[in-house]
Amino acid sequence: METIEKLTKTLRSHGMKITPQRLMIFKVLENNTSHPSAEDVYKRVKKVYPAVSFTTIYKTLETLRKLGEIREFAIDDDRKHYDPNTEIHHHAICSACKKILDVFEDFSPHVKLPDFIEKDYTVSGFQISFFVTCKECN
Amino acid sequence: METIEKLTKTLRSHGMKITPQRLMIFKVLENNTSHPSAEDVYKRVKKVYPAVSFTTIYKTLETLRKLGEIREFAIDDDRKHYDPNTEIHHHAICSACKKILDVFEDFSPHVKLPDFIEKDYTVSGFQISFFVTCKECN
DNA sequence: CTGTGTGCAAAACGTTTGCATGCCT
DNA sequence: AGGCATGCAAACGTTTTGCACACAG
Repeated sequence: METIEKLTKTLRSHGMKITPQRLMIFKVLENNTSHPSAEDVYKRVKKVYPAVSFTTIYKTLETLRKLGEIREFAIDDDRKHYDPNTEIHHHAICSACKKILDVFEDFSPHVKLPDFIEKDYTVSGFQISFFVTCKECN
Repeated sequence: METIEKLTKTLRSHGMKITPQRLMIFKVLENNTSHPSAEDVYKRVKKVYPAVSFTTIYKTLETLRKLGEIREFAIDDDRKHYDPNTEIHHHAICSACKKILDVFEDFSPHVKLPDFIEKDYTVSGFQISFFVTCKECN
């Protein structure tokens, strides 16, 4: 995700409007490495704007996703999570507490599909999920 | 997943019963590399046993999962998928048609968490998702 | 002023459970 | 006969939509 200023310009250039709710959503997402669900974002925005609705959060997240500003991903089975960091990176998830850690190491030199598969498929990228147990849960 | 015969013995040894519905579920899962959802399994079983209920499929899949005979995983955002192949392997998913291809290459010599992370985490494994477009969708 | 965004309520969807009945062992 | 499995229906939690009103541009 870009800075709030850039994001604002991007939305405006698409004929979209900037509202206080949206600005607050941007603020919650900025530099957020907690991989929040829509509900998580909702709770944080609600602290500042108690009248905000889940629908607004949901629709704005969907807007940001369509613009490519955030990424939606399925890592635990219960709900969808969002990641404002759209750069390629990997995740380590604690099977006990479900916390997700970002892993920025570049594995691309060593990870590629076997040739006989790559022949028939266009590969746009890959993502590694490490299954771990964190210090606190150990 | 083991052969149907072995699976039958395993269930029996746990005091569980073998029913025609279950046998059909086993049959659908055996050598199945399509990564079906519960609904997918339901549809296939229903062709042979039109009276079968989704609940039965659901509960049996859950039983098999607890026994470690199949694996549940989240790769697309919409529903859970099951994989009767519980050996370590990776997946390539077509972003257009959502079909999932198994990738059996062993990347473990090259893929590990950075030392400073590994210090605090116990790693039980990793899984790579390749994002691809398949020949048909290209 | 126009059209997008908001918020409520309800629908849709997949997953899960309670319970009475059925059937495997 | 006993106990696990089945199937119905309903509960559940999350995601998604329709619509009237609000407000940013």
